[in-house]
Amino acid sequence: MSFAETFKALSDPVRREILTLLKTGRMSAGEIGSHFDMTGATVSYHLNILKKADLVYEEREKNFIYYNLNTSVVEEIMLWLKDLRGDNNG
Amino acid sequence: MSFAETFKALSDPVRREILTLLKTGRMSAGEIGSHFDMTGATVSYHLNILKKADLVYEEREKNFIYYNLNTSVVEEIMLWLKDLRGDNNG
DNA sequence: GGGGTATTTAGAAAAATTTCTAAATACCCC
DNA sequence: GGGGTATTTAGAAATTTTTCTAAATACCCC
Repeated sequence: MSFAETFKALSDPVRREILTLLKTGRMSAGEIGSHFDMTGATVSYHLNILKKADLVYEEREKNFIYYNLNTSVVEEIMLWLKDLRGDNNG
Repeated sequence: MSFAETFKALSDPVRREILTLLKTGRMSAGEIGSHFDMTGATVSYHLNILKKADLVYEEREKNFIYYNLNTSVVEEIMLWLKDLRGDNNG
């Protein structure tokens, strides 16, 4: 939701890797988990942080929960960074 | 230095505010500190994290240490984000 | 409904971060 | 050199984050 939450969410390497995984399309929680050497509970914890930060959203289907990248919040962060470096050009 | 370090550095609100302060130009450690309700030691801790992340660099003059924003690392972060959202357009 | 798979929640332990106080370093200028 | 200001370093306390295990929830399909 908040801007600060988004930056916090992006600060963890596991969460950034999750976002990278989602670049190519949605993925179930279990599938995401299989890319990491940690329990499903821990992956769920990270997904929840990404969700609260609005960096991902979920779609429930059958017995699965699929996670999707939400790029609109990524845009917001880019705007903040652009402003920081001086938004002339680019 | 590392990419992960930069994101971590950006994840703290105090440090983001420091960067915003530096947008208009360099500022001494003491001047930066006067904008916050915390001890100089704590401000120094945050400045050190920003420095390690290459987000700022320092210039020593007389009895002061001036901090400057380093925008080139900001660019790197923007590239990562651009790639994440799909770098078509923008 | 009941067994089964997928995922989350709760609670606790371990690890990392943020903050403070006190002391140390650095450099100025007389 | 010595007193003075600016800043950092060291070490400890408080807080937050990350992770795990165990249990709970959710939903499927026979």
